[in-house]
Amino acid sequence: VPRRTGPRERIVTELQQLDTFIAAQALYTRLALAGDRISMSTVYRTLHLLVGLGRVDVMSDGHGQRLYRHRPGLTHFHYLTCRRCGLARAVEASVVEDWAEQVRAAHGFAHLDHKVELSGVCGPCADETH
Amino acid sequence: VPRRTGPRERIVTELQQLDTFIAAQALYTRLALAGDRISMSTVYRTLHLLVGLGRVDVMSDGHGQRLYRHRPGLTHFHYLTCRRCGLARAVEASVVEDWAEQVRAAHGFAHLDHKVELSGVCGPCADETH
DNA sequence: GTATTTGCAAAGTGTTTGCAGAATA
DNA sequence: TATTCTGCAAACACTTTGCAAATAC
Repeated sequence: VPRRTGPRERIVTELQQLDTFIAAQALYTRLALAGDRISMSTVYRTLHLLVGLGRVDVMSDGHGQRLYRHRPGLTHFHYLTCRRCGLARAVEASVVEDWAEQVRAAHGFAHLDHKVELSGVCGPCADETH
Repeated sequence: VPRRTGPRERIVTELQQLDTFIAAQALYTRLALAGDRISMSTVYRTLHLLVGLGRVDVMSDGHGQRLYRHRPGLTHFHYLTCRRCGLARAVEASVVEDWAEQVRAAHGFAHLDHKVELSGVCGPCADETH
């Protein structure tokens, strides 16, 4: 049974205030700037815990770093992220889920899992380019 | 202009013989076992080069390690991989490409890029579980 | 002959772990 | 009080880099 502690509460709160994915290190820095002296170990351990509990989603940034984000709801999500500002919107993806199931059946696979990531440049960020 | 060298040829050949994603380290080991004493640096540098040339696809294994695979054709691919044996089949995904375009338009994003990964247990591997 | 590539060893990243003291239930 | 959590520093795993010798063109 996980305990309710100061560091954990602050980490969760900080994550919930973001609508972006964030690296463990960046999260650590934000907390530090906010005056919370929480160690990297605790940040990593807490993120692990939250991922395990399904309260946080992870994605890899393609350069060996993992990014975390508070999960906006109770189920599995897919995100559309802005490469410029980091904004990450959860998107409806039943089309993909259905397609995945068909592919699974067609190839005789079992226990299918899927991952979908969309990234681009959001409207506001695109406008800033003049 | 990239040069045609022994180490590079052997790396490409080895990758082409696999229908799975493989880690740089594992590739290095395979080459060593085959009698090719190619340094880790060269393996990494060559993989980078090939990715840049679009001849190799990369994915992250979710634990901070990158996996590489010879790209079976000229364009962008999506794979269905077996978590048990590593087999990675390229799959048709126009449904997903279309869906991605719709999501892009609906959210006012530009320059959309997407990544789709399917993983499961292939037929043969599932049969082995009794 | 010139520019590129290689191997080596060292340095860099991001993440995990052992342990003793602090905190929670 | 019994267990879980924290911070610290050291350990890790994977990847990148500087440099001099080797190689391709």
